[in-house]
Amino acid sequence: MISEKDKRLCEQPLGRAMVVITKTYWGALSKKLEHIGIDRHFTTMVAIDKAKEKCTQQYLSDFLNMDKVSMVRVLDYLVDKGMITRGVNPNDRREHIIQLTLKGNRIMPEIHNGIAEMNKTALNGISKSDQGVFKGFIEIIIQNLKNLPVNEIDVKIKK
Amino acid sequence: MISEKDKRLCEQPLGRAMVVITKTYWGALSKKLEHIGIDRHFTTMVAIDKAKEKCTQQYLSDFLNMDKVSMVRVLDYLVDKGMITRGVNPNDRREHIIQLTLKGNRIMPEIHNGIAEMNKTALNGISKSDQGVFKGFIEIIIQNLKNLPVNEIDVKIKK
DNA sequence: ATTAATAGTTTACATTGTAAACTGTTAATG
DNA sequence: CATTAACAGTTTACAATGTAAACTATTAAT
Repeated sequence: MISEKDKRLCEQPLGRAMVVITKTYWGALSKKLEHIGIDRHFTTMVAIDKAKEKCTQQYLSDFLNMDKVSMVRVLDYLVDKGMITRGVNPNDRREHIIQLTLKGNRIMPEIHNGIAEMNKTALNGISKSDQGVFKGFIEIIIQNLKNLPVNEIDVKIKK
Repeated sequence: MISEKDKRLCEQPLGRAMVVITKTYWGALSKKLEHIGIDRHFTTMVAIDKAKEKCTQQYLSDFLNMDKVSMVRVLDYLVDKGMITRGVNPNDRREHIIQLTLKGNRIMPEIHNGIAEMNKTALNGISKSDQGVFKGFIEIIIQNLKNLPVNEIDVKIKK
């Protein structure tokens, strides 16, 4: 069932397996959702949909760990596809408030379903309680990596 | 310990957590190994170093799931940095055999150590036996995602 | 009133993935 | 043996993405 190549993969850097999962996951989700009118930036759509606070570009950048330049491009794409609007906040005219359009709202169930199905597919064969264990591991790993002194080194080296 | 943002992250698509881990992992490894003369393509170096079979570009592309154009660029980079040589195979002059140079060989221990340390850091706080469990989950997920009919869809849609 | 900080945009550049056309070499076919 | 197909690798072109710097417009701080 598991190929020799996949076995070797598991002997490689942890990050390699993550790359493989990441690319396959998003590639498959993109295919699955192609018909709804966008083929990427689903998490941005979810973030906008689920945003409790005032949804500015800054908020989205922070929430999604994305630099603001990329954020501008992502939102340009979503505006172009007719999924969101960018409105100036009258209370602070520097800010742009991002909101889903009707069209954007209409596809959200499909996005949520697509993601839920992808997660289900990916975790197929792992019991519910083991899935909880797995998510716990993921949380720990993210914390461990966040605590690395990457930024300090960044400042010191500065290319 | 775990921020609100990180908690929300875990409620998002599985792929999102993977993206975060992937980017952080490779960013940190790149920093850690910056002094050895290259700042990426460590897995390619490992693949060349560990290759049991005749190490052609085709072999590496297959092994690392990388298209051959990108492979050319990666190897251009590594040749430029003096880490590998590209030699024509006299038995089949179409093939190029990739080998580590002395310099390339000399940095391999640092790469292996760096990867081992990164893995250790990432998995810090997870017991050895749980690490085995975690790797098992990863294997299952990779298998589950590989079995998705992405390619069939690919053929049907073909943009 | 002036200066600093903030939100967002634009430009420029490097990296990476993908598709198509290409060269050179080997294998398969009649 | 000659022609054709298959293969390994390269080049070109283009789109997506990340990052840095300079920029506009607006608000906050002094």
